[in-house]
Amino acid sequence: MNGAALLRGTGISPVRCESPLRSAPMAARRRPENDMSPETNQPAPAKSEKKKYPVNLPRTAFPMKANLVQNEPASLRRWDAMGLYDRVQEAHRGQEPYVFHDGPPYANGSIHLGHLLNKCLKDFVVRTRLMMGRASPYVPGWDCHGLPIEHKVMTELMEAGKLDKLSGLPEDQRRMAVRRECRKYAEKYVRLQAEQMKRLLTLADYAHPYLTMSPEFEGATLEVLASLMEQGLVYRALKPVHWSIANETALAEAELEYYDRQDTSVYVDFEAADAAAVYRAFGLPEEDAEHEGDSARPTQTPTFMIWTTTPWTLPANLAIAANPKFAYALVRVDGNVTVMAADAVERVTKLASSEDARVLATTTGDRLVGLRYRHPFLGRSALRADGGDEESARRADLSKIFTVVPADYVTLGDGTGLVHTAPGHGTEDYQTGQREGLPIYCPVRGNGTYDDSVPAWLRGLSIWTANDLIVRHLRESGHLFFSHRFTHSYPHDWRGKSPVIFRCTEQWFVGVDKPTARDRTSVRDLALAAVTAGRGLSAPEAGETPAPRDSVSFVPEWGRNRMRGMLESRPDWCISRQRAWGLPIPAFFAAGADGKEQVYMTAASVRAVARVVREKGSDVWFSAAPAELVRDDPVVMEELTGRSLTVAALKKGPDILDVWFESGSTWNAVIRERFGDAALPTDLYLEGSDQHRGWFQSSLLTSLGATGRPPYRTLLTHGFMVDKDGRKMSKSLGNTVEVEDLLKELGADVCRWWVASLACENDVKVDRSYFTVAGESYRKVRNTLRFMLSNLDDYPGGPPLRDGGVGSESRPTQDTGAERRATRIEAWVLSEYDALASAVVAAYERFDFQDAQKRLYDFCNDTLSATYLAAIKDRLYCDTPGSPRRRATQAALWHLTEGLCTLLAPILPHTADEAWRELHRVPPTDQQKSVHTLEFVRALGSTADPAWKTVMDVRHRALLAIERARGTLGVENPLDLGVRLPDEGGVLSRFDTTDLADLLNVSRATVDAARTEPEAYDLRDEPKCARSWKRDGTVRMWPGSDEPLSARDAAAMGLA
RNA sequence: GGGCUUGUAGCUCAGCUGGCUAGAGCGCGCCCCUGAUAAGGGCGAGGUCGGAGGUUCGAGUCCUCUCAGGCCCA
Repeated sequence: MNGAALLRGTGISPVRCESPLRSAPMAARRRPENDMSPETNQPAPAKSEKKKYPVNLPRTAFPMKANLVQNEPASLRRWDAMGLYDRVQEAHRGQEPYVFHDGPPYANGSIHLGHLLNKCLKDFVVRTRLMMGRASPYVPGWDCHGLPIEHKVMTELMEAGKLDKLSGLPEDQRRMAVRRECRKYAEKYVRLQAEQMKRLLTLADYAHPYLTMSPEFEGATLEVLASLMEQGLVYRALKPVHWSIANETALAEAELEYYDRQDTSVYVDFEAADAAAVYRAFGLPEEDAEHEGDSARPTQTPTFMIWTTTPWTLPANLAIAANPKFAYALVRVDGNVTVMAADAVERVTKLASSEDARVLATTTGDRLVGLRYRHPFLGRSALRADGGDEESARRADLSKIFTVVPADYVTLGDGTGLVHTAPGHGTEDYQTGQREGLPIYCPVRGNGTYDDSVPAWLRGLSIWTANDLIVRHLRESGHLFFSHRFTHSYPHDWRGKSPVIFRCTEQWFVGVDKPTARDRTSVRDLALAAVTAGRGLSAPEAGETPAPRDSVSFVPEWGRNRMRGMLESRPDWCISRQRAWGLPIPAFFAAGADGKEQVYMTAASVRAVARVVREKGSDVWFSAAPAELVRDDPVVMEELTGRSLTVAALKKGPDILDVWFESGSTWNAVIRERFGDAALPTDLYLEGSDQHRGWFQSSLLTSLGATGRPPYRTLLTHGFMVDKDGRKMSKSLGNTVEVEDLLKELGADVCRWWVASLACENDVKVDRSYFTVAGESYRKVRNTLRFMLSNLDDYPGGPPLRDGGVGSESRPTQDTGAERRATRIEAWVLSEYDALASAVVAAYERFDFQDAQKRLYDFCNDTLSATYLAAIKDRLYCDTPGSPRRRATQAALWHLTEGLCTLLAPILPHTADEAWRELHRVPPTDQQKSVHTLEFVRALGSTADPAWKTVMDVRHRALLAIERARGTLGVENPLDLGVRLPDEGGVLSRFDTTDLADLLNVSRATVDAARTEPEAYDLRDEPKCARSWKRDGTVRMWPGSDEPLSARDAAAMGLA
């Protein structure tokens, strides 16, 4: 005999005893933990005196206390054991797909409130689509590469004193060692986070997640890169980065530490190339050169005064930036005539202790734009065309060199309002240079010395040495207005603590304005078109024409503007990084026939390397020789020959890919790899609103570039977590709430219930107390379910017939007409369910979980608990157990319970399943049955009399009358009252007065056509039924009764 | 500083294209029930809609400015 049979033999059999004399016919069933009924199988003698007339008390094994913290893990194990995710996917195979795509969180740290919100919403989406009858996968993923992990690992290595040992290794080996540590770190947090996310009861393919560091993923990412190369979008160009001279390496912002440093601040006069033009810009008359009146033009050549704290960058100066909106002054000071911002004159001349500074004229910055100047020690010819990279050389507009250019970042806080601009040595300078078409000129080499493009007296010198030299040179040549030593905060290399500089290095870019080979349209234009077209509802109403195939819809709609704004202004995408922990950019370098180093990276070579990476992982880039990496790929061989290169001569490039490129390739590496081309574009990406610039955009750009189509149809965004006062949450402010604590104290269903209650399209206020409130409303729903289950305890097993809950067994008489049935209270509540179900499913459809949750809660709280369940208590407790009316009520309860379980299931996976299994009396040994394999119960198919609306309206007024009567008549218990109701609209008389009385929790209701308002009256003169406590006019003594009973109760007791 | 965005009862939120004595739930207060009981029910008191100005016969709902937040940039 197996365990299940044993259990069955001990009382789990669904046999029902329907003797009206036994108030607890299911006493033989499972012993509930906390039995709601005082009755037991063996009548307790002591109690039997008190309970002469027992009623059908509710009982259930479904406990009031959820004990989620203990019980949810058990549900998880059960779902795991039955392979719920796979089973559900299998069950929906063949249905219309709804492809949701999970964006990868970073594999670092524990999950926080942001993850809670994000993952629960995603789970809601997938579960609701499944239960709507769609095939909806959920492949969870993690972003594994990147600086934060590498930085953390490096710090740990440094603290452990292992870094120096690593530094001694050859570069490839050093990187391999670092990468090994990084991988271990990422794996650890993937495991941790996956457990935490499962604990949130999210239903996803945790057995097969995607990891951006897995070989297949890496290979598929490189294939995206290859596709972009095919389209001609990838190029190499110079870009300034933080550069550590000591380590000859680029540094990220996170690797900088700021220390005070003493430098020389210089104010330098740059001589105007065309004095007349300057004076014209200041509106000075041309003719009066001889008398220098206030409005007269000086005879000498004016200068532009710039300010810098890094004199060593002056050899790279290519322009002066002015703010077009500012006022600029022509100033006579210390015998010179110079230009600076009007608001800077006093400060600057005072600083230099100048006497007799006089403003000759003022003008606005926009009039200075385009004026030329002479560099203090460089001729324009000194700038060779190859001073920059190929890309910027192609774009360069040499006529802009040594001119005044506009820039709105120019401020008046420091300096002169005229900003020395060296595109090779600063981010803003670089951007200005890009915009103005200046070359990106960087005469400083990796070791911090000047190359040969500078004047002879600077060549080969360290920039730190050159600082003083340049100041002296300027002073001697008369260009220096003023200089002084000062101390400021300056970025240093976090490891060597040496000062860093901004220096241009060669980087890889994806050009957003380059025409694609496919159709000559740039990625930017494609993106703008995708984001602009097909504006409209994200969840089209029935009958509405669907949006064009490749347009993206936004939820909420304003995401469209936000995205468009960012796309319009975004610069080319720099996809290379100088780090170890990432996917190598498979570029090869080699000296060509002419001895010049060339870069070799083509679509074919990237694809060749991708094949190897797919097999062996990206570590192979560091461990294998170039020959192994390209494996004699015929196209590669041909290309090499064409360039007079040999495989043997190839050297591997050191850069890795921007992690955004990897996560931006998930549409290919995850969706297309697993589900094929047909799954693209996916239906939905769902992330925080910060991803408009992050993943949403990187995915869009790679997908449009590689395939010409966007990777998603809809973008759903949610806001951020802020504290109860609307401030951002941070550990340092101490206003955070830990997800782990919430799960430990409240359980996942309460957290999910809270998430579902949020208006999360904007910021979400969080406070520990809100979870307590959510817990309370959860309990309300739970208790409602429990009450219904407890009144189904003696209900004959198996789902009742779907006959609107008023099947044959429930009909009081055989000739009950449809109209009569439509006035039944069951008809009302079932049609309320239908309205609820369609509203809830519609809310789910448009991702409005808040609306769904609110409706579900209100239904439980108001429609059921306060109205319907309160009204039917009397018949459930006091009617003969197997009587038609009671069974009809139970049939309705059964359907309501099952329907509610399906509607609640996406939000409360544990509780809904627990209740559903209780409803179906699934024994604990049956691990297979679960509400999560079902679809929504969308309608119970009941038609209610439209006059129910009037009934409920009258009910509300009657309750007010009852409340008044309790005061005026001194009646405390409503059962001591009767109510006379108006025959409102002539419809109330259609209704059963017992139903009406029950809906008011009074003993008796009558409909009086003469009345206009409800009136309550005292019934205390009439006898009270000892069993039902009602005074319904039929109460009297019966043969065999010791106390008065109503006719119904007497019958139920077998006395009438 | 720029783009997008939020600000309605103590709390969380509804209020569509301008027209209501501004709604709901929770909480709170009073009361009932004690056969949903570490439950259930009834009634009630709380906002003039972040602030200022404007358009309009009429504005929480449109416009301008302003204050306080959030995300992303600079």
